[in-house]
Amino acid sequence: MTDKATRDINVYIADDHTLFRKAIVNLLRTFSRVNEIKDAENGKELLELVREAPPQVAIVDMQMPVMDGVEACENLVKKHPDVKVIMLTMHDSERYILHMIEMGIHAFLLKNTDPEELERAIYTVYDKDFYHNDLMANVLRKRVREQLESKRPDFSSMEITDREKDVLRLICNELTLKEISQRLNLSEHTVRNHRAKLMEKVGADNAIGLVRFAYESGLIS
Amino acid sequence: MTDKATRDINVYIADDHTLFRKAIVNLLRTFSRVNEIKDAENGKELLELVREAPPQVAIVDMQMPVMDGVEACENLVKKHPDVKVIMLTMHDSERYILHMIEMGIHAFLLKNTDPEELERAIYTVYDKDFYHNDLMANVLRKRVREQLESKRPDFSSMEITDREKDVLRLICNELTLKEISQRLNLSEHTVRNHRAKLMEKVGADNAIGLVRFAYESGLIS
DNA sequence: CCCCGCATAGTACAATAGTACTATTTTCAC
DNA sequence: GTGAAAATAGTACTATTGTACTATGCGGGG
Repeated sequence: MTDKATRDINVYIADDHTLFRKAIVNLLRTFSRVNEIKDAENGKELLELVREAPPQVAIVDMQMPVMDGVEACENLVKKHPDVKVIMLTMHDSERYILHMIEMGIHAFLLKNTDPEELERAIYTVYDKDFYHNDLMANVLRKRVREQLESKRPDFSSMEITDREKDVLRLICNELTLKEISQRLNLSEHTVRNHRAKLMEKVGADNAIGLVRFAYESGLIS
Repeated sequence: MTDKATRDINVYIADDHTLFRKAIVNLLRTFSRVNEIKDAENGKELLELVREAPPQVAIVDMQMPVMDGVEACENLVKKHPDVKVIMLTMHDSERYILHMIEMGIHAFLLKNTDPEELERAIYTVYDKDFYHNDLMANVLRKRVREQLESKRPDFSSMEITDREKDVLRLICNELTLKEISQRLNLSEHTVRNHRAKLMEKVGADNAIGLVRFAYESGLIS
């Protein structure tokens, strides 16, 4: 830890917004340990640069045209496992962060983090492989707990009523509200209420979430 | 957030080693926001104290006679969900840490952490529910990736294109057309087309059918 | 007996999904 | 470089879902 001030890290950045990208390039120049810097407009360009000469760290925007960050990272971690990847994003979408972690991303930063954190992240992924912030940790924690929930297909604790199960099964069979109401000799409104209650109970945003719940709890297979 | 220096946190500690326990009690006294402090020799004693008057934070040693930290925590998080639990341990055994996280522990500290980190942990679990350190984050990350390995699906099936798979994945994550189009930097119309094509290919009447296909073909677990 | 959860049914509206096409550009294999 | 498949984007419309409430009858447990 004595002489880390040597410029030992090459950093490439991919972002489709030129202004932002160039600003980052300038920022990177001020980081004491950053050596060579290259920038790309999209994932494809980045991959070409990496193929020519792999850097130590790649900073990738998640939203990009041509080849977005997700796709670019998939290639990167597969073909260049030595390159540490820092993903930038505007939204802190949990699901996507998880996907990235599964893929083997090395850090995840919101675009509004301060320069100090970016610098810290670069050094940390290079020195210790992974940079963890609260953003990542929270997603991971949640996930592990969710996994546990789904481990026990605990239907009873979910307190889904029999009627709700009827409705859920039919929803999973691609029936519409109208069809379900006819099948069960109910008003369409009633079925709608059951479905709404189900969504509330399992924490789903739409019927898709209900189907996933049905699969993961073992109601259907 | 102005006057956090008020003593607003009651902390209980359970550890069977008297010397260590009393040392911690003394240490806690020096923390500016810690108010009342009680200590217990084992998990059973701790639970009695908590039943009488729940604290804001409980610090629990993992290894204890009579009722160890694991058992004590199980009771604690179940019966007193408002009490934030900080687990102390000597070994950084991954298995235990994971188990604790699944149980809903709020922080995990090695016994050789410095006093500053303990203080920080207490305030963080109280203010923000969870205190994440590298110890926890690394275990979580590893776990999530292992999980992924074990369920690598055979996805060569069907003539679903890559782009369609992207869309399908997002559909399964309960995203709407609009959200998907934003995520992939596409027009909403394009996403709509991909979805329609998917439905045609797998013979689904609606998005529900797509989700079922995704599950049954192993695209998602 | 009374309360509560469940099942039932409703109104009204906003948002999203789904259908049915056409059309241009990109990509890739031959 | 031609042709086919894929990806992109569009118009225009209907159907369905999703949200946010209110309300009634029924049956079982305290």
